[in-house]
Amino acid sequence: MNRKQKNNNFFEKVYQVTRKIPCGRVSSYGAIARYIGSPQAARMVGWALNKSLSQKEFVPAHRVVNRKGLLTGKKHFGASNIMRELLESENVIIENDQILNFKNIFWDPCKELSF
DNA sequence: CGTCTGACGCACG
DNA sequence: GCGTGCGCCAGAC
Repeated sequence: MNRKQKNNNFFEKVYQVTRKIPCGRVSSYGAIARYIGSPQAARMVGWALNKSLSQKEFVPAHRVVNRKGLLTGKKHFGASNIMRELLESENVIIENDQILNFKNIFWDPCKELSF
């Protein structure tokens, strides 16, 4: 397998998995990275999501946060409140840029998804 | 081609 | 429990 192919799959998988996140649920970069086969490439997930903002297909990047449930990527949405507003519109409560009950609404692709 | 950066995560103190 | 440092992979310059 060519490395280029692998790279392409990496980004593609990130987009696909992120889109599969159900409403009202959130996931973490590490969980997605682990699911796609690169547990230590959590940073790449965030980066891929950043590029996903330019993608034509809508990717619920706002449902993806770091392992602490902190909205670290809110700044990339242009306004700092965009990410919070999107999450709140999905019944996700945000307090001080942190998701409440994060552990409760956490969506792990490794467990919820399976293939 | 060498170096830095980045929406992270973990180990260590 | 919190702050700091390092490693990770891939891309941009």
